[in-house]
Amino acid sequence: MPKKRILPYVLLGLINNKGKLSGYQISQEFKNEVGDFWHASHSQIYPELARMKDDGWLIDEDVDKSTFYSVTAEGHKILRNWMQEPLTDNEEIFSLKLYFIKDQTDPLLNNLLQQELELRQEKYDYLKGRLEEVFTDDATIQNNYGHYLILTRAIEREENHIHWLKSKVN
Amino acid sequence: MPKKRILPYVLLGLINNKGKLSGYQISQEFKNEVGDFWHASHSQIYPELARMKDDGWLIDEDVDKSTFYSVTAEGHKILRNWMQEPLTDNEEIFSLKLYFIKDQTDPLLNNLLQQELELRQEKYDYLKGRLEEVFTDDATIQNNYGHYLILTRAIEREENHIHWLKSKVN
DNA sequence: CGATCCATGTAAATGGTTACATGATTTA
DNA sequence: TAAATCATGTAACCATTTACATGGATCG
Repeated sequence: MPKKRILPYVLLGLINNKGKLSGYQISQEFKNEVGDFWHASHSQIYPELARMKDDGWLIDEDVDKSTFYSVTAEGHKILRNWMQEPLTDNEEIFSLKLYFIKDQTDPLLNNLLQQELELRQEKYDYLKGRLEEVFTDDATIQNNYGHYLILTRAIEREENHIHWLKSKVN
Repeated sequence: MPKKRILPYVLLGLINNKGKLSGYQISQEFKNEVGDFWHASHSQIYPELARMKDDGWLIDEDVDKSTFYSVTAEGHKILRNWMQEPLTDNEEIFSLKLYFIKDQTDPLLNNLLQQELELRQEKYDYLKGRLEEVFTDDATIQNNYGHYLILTRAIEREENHIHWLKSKVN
C-alpha cells in the first residue's frame, strides 16, 4: 500500500476535476469512482484541507453549513508538477494519475503510458530472472509449489499489463 | 496496502518453511524471494520476534552472536488458523498465503484458489457494473478519458486473473 | 585501517484507522 | 420520534519507516 505522502495530490486532483468541493463531498467521492483506486477517511481529509489552505494550495468559501474548497494558481502548479513527476514501481499512483487526466489529447496521457510500460517491462525482466534463478529444477518446483505458482502468476500479470499498455501507447 | 496486523503471520510462515531463523536472516529473506510479496525492516522484525516468543509462538536459541527462532506447537496452530481464515479482497494476502504452501497436494492450495476466484469474480462484476453506470454515453468517455481507461484496464486485469485462477483450480 | 557486512536494538517521525464527540436536518 | 444522513472536528491508537546507536568480524 501507500507510503509517501500522496493524499494532498489526490485532494488537489479531485477538487481540480470536480470544481468546488467540501470535505464531506470528498469523503463521499471516496465511496464512488475514485474509491476504486484510493481511499481516505474524513478524519484525514478535514485537517489535510486546512493544511493545504494554509499552504495556499486551496481557498475556502463558506456556504450554508459547508466549507467549499477550490484550487488556487499555486495549487494548480503543485498538481501539475506532481502529475509530471516520474513514475515509480507503484501501480496505484499510475492509476490515480491516469484517473485525473480528463482529455484524450493531453500529452501527459501518452507520457504516463510510456513510463508505465518501461517500468512494467523492467519488472517483467526482473521476475523472469527470479524464476530462472530460483526454480532451476523440477524438485525445487515441487517443494515450493506455492512460491512457483505465485511467481509465474506475477509474470503473467506483467505480460498482460504490458500488452494492454502497448495497445494504448503511441 | 497492508492494514491489519499480518507481520507475525509472515514471520511464522517464514520460520516454519525455512526452519530456525535469526532476525537478521529474516531481514535478508525480505531482500529475496518473499520480498517480492512482502517487506519488513529489522526495526520491526526484532521486537516482533520478542513479542511472539513472549506469546509462546516461538522459542529462541542463542548460537554464537545470533538468536535463532523456531515455531512452537502453539505457533503452528496460530499459523494454520491464519492460513485457513477466509480471504478478503486483498491480493497481497492471497499471494503470501500461496507463497507459504510448499506442497502441491496440500488441500489448502485448492481452497485458496477457489476463494480467490470467487473474490475476483465479485470484483469483476462490481467493476463491470461501475463501467455501465458511469460511462453511459460517448461524451462521458471523452470527458473522463483517464478514468475510462483505468476502469477498463482494471476489468481486463480481473479477467486475466480469473482466467489464470480457473486454469489452476480443480 | 577504512569500508562493508553481521547482528541487534531503541527512538522519533509519519501516515493511517478507529473511536469519540457534537449538532443540525431529513426521512420513515 | 427514532434513525439516518449531513457536516465537521479531535484524540488515541497502530503499523511502518527512518534515524540513531553499538560493537564485532571480515575484506580489500
